[in-house]
Amino acid sequence: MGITERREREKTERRRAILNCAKELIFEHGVERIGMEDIARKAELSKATLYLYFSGKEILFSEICEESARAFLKQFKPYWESGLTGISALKRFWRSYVELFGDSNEIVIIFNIRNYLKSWPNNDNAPDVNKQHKSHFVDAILDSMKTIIDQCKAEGTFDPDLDSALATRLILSVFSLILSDAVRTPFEPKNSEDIIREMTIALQIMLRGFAKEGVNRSLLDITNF
Amino acid sequence: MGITERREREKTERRRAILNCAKELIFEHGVERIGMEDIARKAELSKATLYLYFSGKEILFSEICEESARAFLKQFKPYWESGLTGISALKRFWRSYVELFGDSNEIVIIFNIRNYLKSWPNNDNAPDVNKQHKSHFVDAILDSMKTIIDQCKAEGTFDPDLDSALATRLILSVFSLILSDAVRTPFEPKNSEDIIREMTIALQIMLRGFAKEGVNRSLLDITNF
Amino acid sequence: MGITERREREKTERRRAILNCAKELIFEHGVERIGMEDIARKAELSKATLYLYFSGKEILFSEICEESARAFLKQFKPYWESGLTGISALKRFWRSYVELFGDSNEIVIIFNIRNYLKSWPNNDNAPDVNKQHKSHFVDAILDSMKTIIDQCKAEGTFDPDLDSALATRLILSVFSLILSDAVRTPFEPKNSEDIIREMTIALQIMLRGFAKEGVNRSLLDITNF
Amino acid sequence: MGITERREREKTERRRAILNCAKELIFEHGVERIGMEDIARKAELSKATLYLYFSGKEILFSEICEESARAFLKQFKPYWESGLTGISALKRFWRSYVELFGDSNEIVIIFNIRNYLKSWPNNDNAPDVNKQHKSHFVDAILDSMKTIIDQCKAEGTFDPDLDSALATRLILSVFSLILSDAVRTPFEPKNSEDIIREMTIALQIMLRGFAKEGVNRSLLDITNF
DNA sequence: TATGAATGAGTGTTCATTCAT
DNA sequence: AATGAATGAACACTCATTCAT
Repeated sequence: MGITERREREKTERRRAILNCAKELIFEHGVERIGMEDIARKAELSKATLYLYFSGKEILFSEICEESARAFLKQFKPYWESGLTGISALKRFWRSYVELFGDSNEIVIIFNIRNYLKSWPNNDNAPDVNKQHKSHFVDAILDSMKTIIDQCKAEGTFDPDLDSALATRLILSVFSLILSDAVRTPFEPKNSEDIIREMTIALQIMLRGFAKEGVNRSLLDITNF
Repeated sequence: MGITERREREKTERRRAILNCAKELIFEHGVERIGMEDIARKAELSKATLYLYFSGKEILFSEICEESARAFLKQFKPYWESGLTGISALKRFWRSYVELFGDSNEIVIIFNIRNYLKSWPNNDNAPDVNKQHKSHFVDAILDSMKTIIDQCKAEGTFDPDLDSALATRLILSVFSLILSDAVRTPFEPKNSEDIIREMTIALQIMLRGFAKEGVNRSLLDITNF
Repeated sequence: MGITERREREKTERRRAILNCAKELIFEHGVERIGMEDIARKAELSKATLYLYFSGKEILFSEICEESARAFLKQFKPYWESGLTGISALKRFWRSYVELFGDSNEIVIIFNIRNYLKSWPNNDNAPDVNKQHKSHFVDAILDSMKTIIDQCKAEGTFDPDLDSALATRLILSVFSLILSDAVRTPFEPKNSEDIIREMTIALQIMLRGFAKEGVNRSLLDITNF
Repeated sequence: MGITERREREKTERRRAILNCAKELIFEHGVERIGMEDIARKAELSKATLYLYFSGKEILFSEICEESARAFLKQFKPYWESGLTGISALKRFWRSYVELFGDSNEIVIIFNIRNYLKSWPNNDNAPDVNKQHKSHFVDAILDSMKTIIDQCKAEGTFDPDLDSALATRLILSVFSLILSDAVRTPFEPKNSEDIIREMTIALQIMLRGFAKEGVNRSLLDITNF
């Protein structure tokens, strides 16, 4: 009986191992430059074996995003739903983010992939499932963020004229480029600590920009949980 | 004697023609999706001829960035050097930006390319010149921006603790993603007017975030030249 | 001025050379077993070059069929339209066939490919052009055949109850298998003379089977032009 | 002791089950389109298990042909050996054929496979057994047919100049293509009744073609047992 | 006996770049 | 100066077959 379980576990582990190899490669060389061949070699598997675990390159990559997004949501959701104020939720959001990704390069990779996948041609004849699933969880994170921003507006912390959707995208874009820049200079790869520090500063700046005129800055301090 | 000059002029014109074709294609389909073949066809030249004018795809693309950056600097530099305050320079910077790119899709293309080129493999055996030249003028713009931000800090408009380099990159990143997003949705392509509007809002938010505590927001208003 | 012509001619010759290489390979090993790689090697070209002349494997293959079918129609059509009786047309049809393919392995290959292409998955998202063009000329030959059979029925040579469409397919199938069998035994490859002889006998038998009861066999003799 | 027998029986049953699954798939999608994977899935077995029962894809497929051929011979042989005239034997042959395959899709599949297998590379280093066994029983059917045709010739029903081997192949080819055509159009799959009807007509035509000049057509009527 | 997992050897196709003319 | 023609190296993906358990 234990056999099936072990099998199951091993399979999951392999999946994870493959994903990890892919992540490392992505972090080292960038998404655009790695192929199934490379991942296979790194994972010490044959290309064909990869296809036993992931039905295609796109799936493999998006799985990485999903995985992390899932982990993030799992960590963040409970707090969020417990009746926090907008700004507290935002802090909690950031805290979850830091706790989860602060000491790994995960987040670098996620954004890398996300941008990469977006640039792909739309397989119009691909199964619809793909399109729906494409970034279900990643988008959920963005949705959370937008909801929080709306709440901040409602509570008078943020400028009521602020366009929440735009604001969300701004944060995303800032993080995205910080990460991209970090990855793009392979000679002196910034460690995640540095990245997180930059992100924190950036987010802090954005929040000040979002804030309603007159709101005290200490209220917006995301480093003060 | 006039012959050599005419030759020279014709050569320059061809270069421009090619660059323009490339730009149009990039705007229509995105950098990742167009190849030398496409550019050649559009320019009504052979692929081989392209290589007479540009030593490679990378050079061709980066040339587009350079060209625009050059134009921008040319327009902006005079004002900047004439003793403006930091915040005025910033407004002037933005004004130049809008005047130059506000009614064309130039800027979309530039950022598109910039992101694209960054993702390229580093040809370690390529002549060093390439690396240095890679984005000489684009970087000059960023340098200007950074200097202005420094000035704003010095003049007490911006938070003295602000990291100018980071701030510059933030602005760049925000613009970059606004543009990327705009391009990525080819079905309902935003026109440059919309893009500029979003950028203005975003920049405004950033500036508020950059500002020293207590600085009056009206001072930061970039729409009020 | 002659240059463009020469170029044009050379290009056509290359196309032909490639097609011929493909044909030889198909004759020697069968359609299913040869790939673009093989054709390229035989033609002493790179795989990529093949794609300069043919946009894909399917196109390359169907081109072979079309080419022959075109040649056949060109040879046969004039006679056919000049008011022959059905049975004379049939003889003429056969004569054209023999004259054109009697001393080459062309026809073996055509049927080989035809069957092969039929077995391909239908690219439902392929450009519609493909579907229409797929076997325009080959089908024209079959149409001719069917029309002739109809005429023979009308003229009282063939059994009025004969299903012309079925009859056409029967002839096709007989030819097809004679050819397939010929190819499938690579150890003692029958030469085209033998093939044609078998085909003649087979066609003769079919015609007798098609004939209206009582029609004199000498009338049906296709060897007697 | 009974255990070994049961084992044996179960093994045979499994073999049968696998063959049946393969048949269904072949009928639905065509030989070229199905792989070991598909058969395994349908049989609710693992791919590896298939190899316990059949040493390879080729063997599995040819086994299907053999099985049916065996069944046919079993049904037909007794009649044939009981001193029928050639033409009666031919009718009996056809009757057996219809009785056995007339209400199933068996025969479609057999010819499908047969054509498919013929197109395979000759494994020159494969054990010779393979080559010999390849279509032992199917060939036995063809031999029967040839013998009958010879008898018809001897009895004056068929043209004495008729090449029996060729005639046999003709019949085969006609059946083969009727079946192929039937399978190739998966949208409106002809049922076996239609197929048998077409085959009957075709065979009737062939027989007329085979007949000695002057033989009365009613004698050749295969629908009149 | 049965199988999950693995793979080698392919498939067709693309594209930036080069070179003879 | 211009180009048609050619290509190498890469790409994602497939499948019959094997083997440890």
